[in-house]
Amino acid sequence: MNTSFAQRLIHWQEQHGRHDLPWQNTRDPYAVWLSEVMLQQTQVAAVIPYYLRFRERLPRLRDLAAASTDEVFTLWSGLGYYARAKHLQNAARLVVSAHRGVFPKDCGEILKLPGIGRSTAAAICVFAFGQQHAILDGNVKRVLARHSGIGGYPGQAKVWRLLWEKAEALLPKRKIKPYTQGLMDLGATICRRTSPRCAACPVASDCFARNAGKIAHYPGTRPKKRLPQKETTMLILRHGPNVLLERRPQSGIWGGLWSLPEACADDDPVMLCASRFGVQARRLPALASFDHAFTHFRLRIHPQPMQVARLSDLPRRDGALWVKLRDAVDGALPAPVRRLLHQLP
DNA sequence: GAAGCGTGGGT
DNA sequence: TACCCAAGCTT
Repeated sequence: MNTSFAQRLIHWQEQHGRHDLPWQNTRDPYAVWLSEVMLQQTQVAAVIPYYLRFRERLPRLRDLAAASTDEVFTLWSGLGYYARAKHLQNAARLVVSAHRGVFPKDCGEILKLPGIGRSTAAAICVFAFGQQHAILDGNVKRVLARHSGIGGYPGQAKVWRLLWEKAEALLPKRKIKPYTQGLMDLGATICRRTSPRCAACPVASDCFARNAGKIAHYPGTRPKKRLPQKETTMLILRHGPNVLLERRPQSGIWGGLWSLPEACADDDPVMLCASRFGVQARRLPALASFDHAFTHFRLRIHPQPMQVARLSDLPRRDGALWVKLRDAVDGALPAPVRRLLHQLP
């Protein structure tokens, strides 16, 4: 007779799980919260350097609340899903104003904070406070879908509800931290999306998908969609060591970040520089176009360098700024814009 | 319920 | 190459 799912998982985690990630071995809710938000839709390896830099620069919740939006965006630049950074800081300011700077312990209160949903709230409650709550991230969905034989795409409400029910039902009464960490570790290192290592899995003996020989059928895959193709020209206005950056609108892609001015295919770059920024510019040889893929569309970027003749009329447009190229690449830029600026002489 | 929101790694 | 999707949440 097998011991329980939870017991086997806990034992495996203690022997083979991850114990030295930068946000482990702490009960500081700020550290746990920051890591959980960074890890939303983002893999561990990508998060680690961002997390370390963020903690170094803004070590406490009050530092985050007091920081400028630009500094937070700069620390987040390259990590993606930038609304996370905005919500994170808004939540920090809320904790300061409404909770005297003390991160709430009640899961219902945590859930009210911006950028924190059901699974993130539960993870904070587990790792910071040792409370009994179920999480359901991509790893857990995959593990439970296979082990319990829950078919269908987890994005479907019915499948999602079944997975949550299973996650709640399997919770152990003790050792909630290694159990929760074990679910994620198992999903990340053993019960992988492709080529799972079932021989090393502590719960393989009663895994429905494995015993049915249908591992690849679980979890169900996302319905396919055609990605829209978009196009933009990015103007690289240069004057001496300076380049012109524009702040993007708060909503939409790259919301709140600094980026290059954009033009449509039928805009004349020279005219646009004059009308939008009040500068005389001439076209330099175009750089090679390249593609940037988002989750929901594909963007073809045409970089167009422009030589600005005089700075006599600096752009006084709101949200436009001359920055030294050397400094610009350290700012709050979208990843492809940073790469592009890095390549400039 | 569905769409919007980044980036990089794996295959 | 092209496609999948990862420690999801908000609107």
